[in-house]
Amino acid sequence: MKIIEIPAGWPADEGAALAVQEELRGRLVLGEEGPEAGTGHVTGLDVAYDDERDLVAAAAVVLDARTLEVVEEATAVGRVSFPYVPGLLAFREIPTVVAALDRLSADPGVLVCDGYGLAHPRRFGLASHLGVLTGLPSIGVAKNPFTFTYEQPGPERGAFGDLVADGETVGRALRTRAGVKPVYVSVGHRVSLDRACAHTLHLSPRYRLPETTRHADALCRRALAEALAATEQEAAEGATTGRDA
DNA sequence: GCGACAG
DNA sequence: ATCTTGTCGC
Repeated sequence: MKIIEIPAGWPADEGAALAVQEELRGRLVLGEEGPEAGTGHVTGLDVAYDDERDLVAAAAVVLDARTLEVVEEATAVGRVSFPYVPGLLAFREIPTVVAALDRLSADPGVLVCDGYGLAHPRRFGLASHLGVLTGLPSIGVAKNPFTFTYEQPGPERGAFGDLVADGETVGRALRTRAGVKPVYVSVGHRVSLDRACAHTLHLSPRYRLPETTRHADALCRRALAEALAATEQEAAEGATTGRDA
C-alpha cells in the first residue's frame, strides 16, 4: 500500500490556507446549469480518518446516474494534511480525495461531496474547491446546517427551504425523505442550485443521504481499516527483520 | 473576548 | 470525523 504524499507547498497554517482559498475562489464558475439529473455519471466522495496514526482514507465511487449502479470505485490513503478548522475543511481532505479521483478511469461526471460548496463563510467550501481543482461540475450535500439559518421545509420529500448566510441564499435545506431531517445542499462549481437539488433527490430514492455518499462512506471506512491492518503488518515484519532494532 | 462551527 | 449497545422496524 502506497501512502499519498502531501503536495509540496500545501498550506501549513490558516493564513496560507486562507490565501489559497481566496485565490481559487476567483476561478469559481457559477453561471452554468450543469448536467441534467439522472444522466451520465455521478461520483460520490468521502474520507475517513485515524488521527491517532495520522492516516486518511478517501473513496471515489462512480455511479450511473440513471440506474444508480456502481460503475467504478477507487481509493487512496494519505497523511492528514491539515487540522480540522471550520471553514478550512477542504485543506484536510483534498490531497487524498484528488488521489482517489486520479485513479478512476471512468468519467466522474458530477462530483457529489460531503459538506458544502457556496454555503461557506467565504463562499468557497469543499465542493467548490474540488470543482475548481478538477474543472468538474460539483455539488455539496451536507448532513449538518453548519452556521446557517434556514427555513424549515415541509414534511414531504422534495420540500425545501432556503439556507441563508448574511442575508444571502447560499443553498437549500432539502427533504430527501418524508418526516426525516433534511440535507443541506449547495452549489459547488458549474452546476445551478436547482440542478444540485434535482441531482440530490435523484440520488436519494430511499434514504436520507444520496447513494453516492452512502457508497463512498462505506468504501473509505473499508479502505482505512485495510490501511491500518497493513500498517500493523509492516510494523510486525519490521520488528522480526530487525529493521526497527 | 468567548463560544459555535461542514467533516 | 470518532468514541459506542442495544433496539425498534421494514
